[in-house]
Amino acid sequence: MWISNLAFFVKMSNMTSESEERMNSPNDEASSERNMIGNGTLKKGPWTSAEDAILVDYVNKNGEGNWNAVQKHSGLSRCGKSCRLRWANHLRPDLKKGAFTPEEERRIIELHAKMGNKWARMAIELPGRTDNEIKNFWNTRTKRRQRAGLPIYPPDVCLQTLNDNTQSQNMGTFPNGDISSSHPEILPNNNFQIPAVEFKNLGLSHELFAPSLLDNFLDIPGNTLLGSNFLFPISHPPKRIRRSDPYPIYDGGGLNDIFLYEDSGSHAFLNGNTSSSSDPISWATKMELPSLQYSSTQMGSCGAPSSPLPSLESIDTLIQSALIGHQKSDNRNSGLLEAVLYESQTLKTSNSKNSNCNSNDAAAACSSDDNDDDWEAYGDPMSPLGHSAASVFSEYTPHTSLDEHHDQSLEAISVKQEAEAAAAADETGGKQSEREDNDNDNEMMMMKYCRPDLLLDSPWFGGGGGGGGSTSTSNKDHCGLLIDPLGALFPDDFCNASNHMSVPGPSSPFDV
DNA sequence: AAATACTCCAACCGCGTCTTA
DNA sequence: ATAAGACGCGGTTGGAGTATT
Repeated sequence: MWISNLAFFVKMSNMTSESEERMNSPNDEASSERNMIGNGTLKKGPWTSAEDAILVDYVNKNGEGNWNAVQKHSGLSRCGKSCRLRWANHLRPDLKKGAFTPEEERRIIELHAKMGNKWARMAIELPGRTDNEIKNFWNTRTKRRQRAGLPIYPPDVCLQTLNDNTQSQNMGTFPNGDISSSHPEILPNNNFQIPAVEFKNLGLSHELFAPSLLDNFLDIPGNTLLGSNFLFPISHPPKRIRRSDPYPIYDGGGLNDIFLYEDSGSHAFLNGNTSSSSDPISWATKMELPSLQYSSTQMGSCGAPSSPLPSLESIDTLIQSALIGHQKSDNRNSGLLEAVLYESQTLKTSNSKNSNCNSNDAAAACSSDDNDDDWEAYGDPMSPLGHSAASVFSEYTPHTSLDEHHDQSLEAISVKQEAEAAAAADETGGKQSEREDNDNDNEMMMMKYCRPDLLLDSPWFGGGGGGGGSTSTSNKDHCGLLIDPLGALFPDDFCNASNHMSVPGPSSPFDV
């Protein structure tokens, strides 16, 4: 028994990372003594090689699962939870060790733009990688880029996500096949309601909504948002992956069909019971509490979460906050209004900071960020609300004619940033004003397309920047303010959406 | 060379969901 | 219907390694 175990463990050990080998250092025994809890029945801290071998042997004989039995039957002084984690993160034979490849890194960024902090779901799309690995990578990367003054998401990710979304919407089908026949309830049934959802994600607090408007918003997700979730290859597989299929690998197809329809826990409307206007309260209370869980390390330069709101979770959040109010003071999933207010105060500061990648710090950081590909050097339009353009537009935006604008703008920014990067190497001081003057128009155009928060801050919306917009405009004025710029973005759809929405006057979210 | 700061990541913890009796 | 146990997820922490002063 032990021979086979050891043989297997040798294989496993060869797969372990250097850091793990460090942790399984010769003084394991001493540290294990220190880590004994209470009467010594359970141990915490780093795993030793012997413990790994025992666990591997146990799993080989008994399979995964039933982790609490491991401690009983194997002699390991570890709780089942710890055993499961050790197996999943280090001992699984299908684990891929070593640094992330550039392809994997890019995939993670794309997935994060779509999913947010759904590490386990992201791990499903990255075979051989664990949620913990991905999470650590993301947190590390985020910190690094924030230190560097770089935005989190590169614009091409925004555009790609947008294009994916647009293509899927144009096709009128879902990636894994047409589901409309079997599940017509999840398709948009009328009107263009998506822009309303966008505005929710722009941090519109329930305090700003009249109930009727909120009801309108609550009308939305069961249909429209679900559709938007289908736009992505793996939208929301079940939160739990059961033992029968411990580590399913996304095959580009069928899983979605299974996952999306069988998940009746986290998102109630997935089970087809979501009539668009039926009892939103009970619907909401059945739903999983939002798990946005932004850590301080993910706060963007504006002090707001840098993570985009994942599609369904964002709706969860809104509903929860709208219906329950600020019950939860936890800053991990609240504070949208605060973010809006804070954003308005810090927007200009952050803009100048973000756009000045050629400042001393940023330039140094850009050059030191070795793992980042060239594409990451692009400025990344990220909403201070934590909604990157990728998330906001990709998840909720109907077809637009934005692509050509993006192409032009992106090109302009690319040229600009290349020039800035070159200039940063030469310049030691702040001699950027002339160049910034020349490039400002292009950059702001891009920023406003990619950052709805800037749209709100722009004169279009009566925001700051000397736009002089009224904050007490009538409904008609609101429509005017909105439809003009957004009409440019959503030439056909937005007017319909705006007409559909019953925007209250003084309490309109656009008065923010 | 030593001290300090910073980075990375394995492991832990709390909580939510699901299953089962 | 419900309580208990099992499991999974995401955030956080602690410590070792590395870089900087």
